[in-house]
Amino acid sequence: MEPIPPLWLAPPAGARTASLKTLLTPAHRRKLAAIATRLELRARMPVYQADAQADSVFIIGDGVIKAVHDLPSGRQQIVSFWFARDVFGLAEDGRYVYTTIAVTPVTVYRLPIETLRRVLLDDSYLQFQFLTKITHEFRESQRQKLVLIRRDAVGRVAMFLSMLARQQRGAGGERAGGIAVPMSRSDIAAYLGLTLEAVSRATRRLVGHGVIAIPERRVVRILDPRRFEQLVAKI
Amino acid sequence: MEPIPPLWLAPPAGARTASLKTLLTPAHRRKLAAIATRLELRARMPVYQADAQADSVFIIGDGVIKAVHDLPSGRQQIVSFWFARDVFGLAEDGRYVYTTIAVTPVTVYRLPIETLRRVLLDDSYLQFQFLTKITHEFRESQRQKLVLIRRDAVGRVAMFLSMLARQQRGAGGERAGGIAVPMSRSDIAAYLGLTLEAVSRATRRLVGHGVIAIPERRVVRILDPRRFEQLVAKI
DNA sequence: CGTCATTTTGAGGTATTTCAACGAAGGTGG
DNA sequence: CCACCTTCGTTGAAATACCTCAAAATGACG
Repeated sequence: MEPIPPLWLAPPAGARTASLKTLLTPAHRRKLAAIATRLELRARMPVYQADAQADSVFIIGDGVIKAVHDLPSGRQQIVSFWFARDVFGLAEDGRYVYTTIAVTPVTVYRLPIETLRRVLLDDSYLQFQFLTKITHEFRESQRQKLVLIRRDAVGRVAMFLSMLARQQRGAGGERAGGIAVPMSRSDIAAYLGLTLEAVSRATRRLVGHGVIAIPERRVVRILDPRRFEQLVAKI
Repeated sequence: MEPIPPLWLAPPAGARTASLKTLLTPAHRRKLAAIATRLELRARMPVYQADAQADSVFIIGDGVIKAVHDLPSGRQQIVSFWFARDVFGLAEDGRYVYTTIAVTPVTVYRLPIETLRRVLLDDSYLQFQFLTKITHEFRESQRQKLVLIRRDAVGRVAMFLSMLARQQRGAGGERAGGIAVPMSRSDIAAYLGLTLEAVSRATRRLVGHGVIAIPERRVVRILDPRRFEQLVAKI
């Protein structure tokens, strides 16, 4: 509908590892852009609710989004964080599975599911890019399970930071300042299956041991990559 | 190459929920069969090793397979169990990510990755079925994260059993005898991020409270579905 | 500068891990 | 067919780590 700037899978500015298979041609990008609607959401705004009729798939242009699973007790677990260029909103039996909420201000592109289906069926190469992307996210989900299997809070937090670092490396955002941590402690806790306090203590312990530093709010810098990697791999 | 019986996504005999979108036409099945090689593996045999050159994708005809992540300490975590009709062996940068081992005797179909790619690019509908399948597995992986977020051993084990039940329901194997649990306690432990002892104790507690029974080795029957579901959903 | 949200710190309770030992089941070879 | 052995499963007791409850400190924002 409207002209859309660098859409999904466009080479991120300054990306180190521009894996060819994740690049779309300009023609393909135009094709997706043509069926997409851009949405701007402020932090804390929901994109859709769990169990709602699923009529669209979304691609993140910029920002961070969380998928939330509500428990009967009112507590909520975070199933996943999605970042720029991630696809989310894949439905199950025509309904969304998790409630999805903006963590930071975000730009998302909304693709009507039926239109997308037609476009993908019509363009086998574009569909293959899509398949590749979903496969990536699938693998990432598998990797995240390894984080959750760990029992120790310090290890989980270290792996979480490592995950963020890799995500930002892949997106070309190898920020000199350190790793951006856009989410709150309690979001991290809800994601790692720990309490907020446990996350805080684990973080503090990492700082205390000189493994990381927190130069500013929501930024982490690895001071001792060697020990940090040990913590990530350990056990 | 060789004629292959009911291949991937064929309607499982007696399936209750034969969701249309997961069904392949006979023509499509033949297409996949034509490029597949059948392998028979005994329990404990590896399918491939982590980091090995990835030249094939696999589809399980029958049996159970586990994907294993080896830790420096020699311990190993189980990232995933794969069942009949599941696809596995999706590579990252041309290499397999996890070591994959048969849990039971299995039949797997091996599809050379390049050939598969050609076939999928050539047949947009077949590729869409494939995309749908991977999306399913992706979602299942997300759901498994919810199991791992839980802290209590009893809850994790209950959710694990619930997962097995759903898997078998989907595969049309609503066995009157109960839920088949093809893997050992230590496999379950390595999957749930618990110790073998904790899994044993949790199971025993479920039996002790009359929630489940173990009529025979590797079979679990739900005695009290109400309380069982409470345990699964709880917290 | 006051208020609210976030983060940190403290102390006790509880669950799982660890370490150790025993019992049961299945497979192999004589 | 039985003995032997390996794997699997169960149970016990102490140590550890996280959770819970509580409160203070820090940072963001009007």
